[in-house]
Amino acid sequence: MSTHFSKRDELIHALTDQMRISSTVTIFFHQAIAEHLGLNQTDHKCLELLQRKGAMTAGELAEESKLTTGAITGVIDRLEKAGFARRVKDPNDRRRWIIEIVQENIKIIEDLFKTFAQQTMQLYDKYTDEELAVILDYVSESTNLTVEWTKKLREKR
Amino acid sequence: MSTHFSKRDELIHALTDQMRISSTVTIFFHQAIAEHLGLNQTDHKCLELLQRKGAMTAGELAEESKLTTGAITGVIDRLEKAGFARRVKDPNDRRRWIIEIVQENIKIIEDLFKTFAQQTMQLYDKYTDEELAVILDYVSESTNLTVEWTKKLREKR
DNA sequence: GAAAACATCTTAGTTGGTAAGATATTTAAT
DNA sequence: ATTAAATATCTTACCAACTAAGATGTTTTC
Repeated sequence: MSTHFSKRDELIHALTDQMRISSTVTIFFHQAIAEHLGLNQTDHKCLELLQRKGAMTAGELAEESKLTTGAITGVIDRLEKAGFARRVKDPNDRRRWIIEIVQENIKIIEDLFKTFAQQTMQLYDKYTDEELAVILDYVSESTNLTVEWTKKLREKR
Repeated sequence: MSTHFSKRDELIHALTDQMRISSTVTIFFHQAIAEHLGLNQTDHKCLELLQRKGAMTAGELAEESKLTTGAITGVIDRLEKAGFARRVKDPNDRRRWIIEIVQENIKIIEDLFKTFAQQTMQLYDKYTDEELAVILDYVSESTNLTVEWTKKLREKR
């Protein structure tokens, strides 16, 4: 009774392994970015949310980041002090503060990512259009799965 | 003067976007796993290091996780209390504690990931061997890049 | 066998989080 | 129009987990 693994099994095994490594590496990477910017991880995550989703109120930021409003007050204080974001009173509802990014000061971050993007471009050169399409499909689908699992885990307690 | 984007440009743009989303989603996922296990993120990260790299001394764990030895003492205390790891005196050097995983109690985590792995298998069905090889290559290469960038960021300060 | 090196733990102080409630503003009800 | 309820953010008191520095116990070196 010999255990035989097909080439496909081996591919799948290697990919599973590599995805796990990729997760861990990603987490360390984001930690390193935050440190580089002189921010803690939470503050950096909130800054990214603001970059990706655009200006929003303090309450929305709390909801998106899964932090309490009390914690968000501190986050915004620190981001404001670092010059990356600022509070603007909502003219229509003066209870609300809208938190927006300070474009001039965010340039450092954008330049950083531009360098990274350039190196990634070189990686893309390796692949044909068809291959890139497969990669995109896989990354999208596996991200969808991860989102699903995250929801399930949160529901379970 | 019209800006024209080729199909390839669009693919690359979409992939860049998707990779960024994937990072964020991964971070939330790991947060959810930790919560599910009743651990904080730091403790969970250390547990993963032990799973991936095998048993190691408290000092090695501190180095791998970029925590101080003081913090690691707390991490190990909590992992031990939760039953996921234990301290074993190094018989050759009694200054050292070797931290090892408690296999019986780690099963919960393995079962959790087995479920995830099964669902991922269905995703793999979509792809040919050749396509899986391309995906594996891309994930490996982009992980390597991320590792490189992480190092660079840490060196720079 | 004494000094230096080493591995881990302990302690004191700091940071960033939550929960609960204070303050200010808007919306809804009569 | 006034009052009550709802809403948005901030403040406060408290707690968990981190760092830095040094204490403790063990090994290595000379």
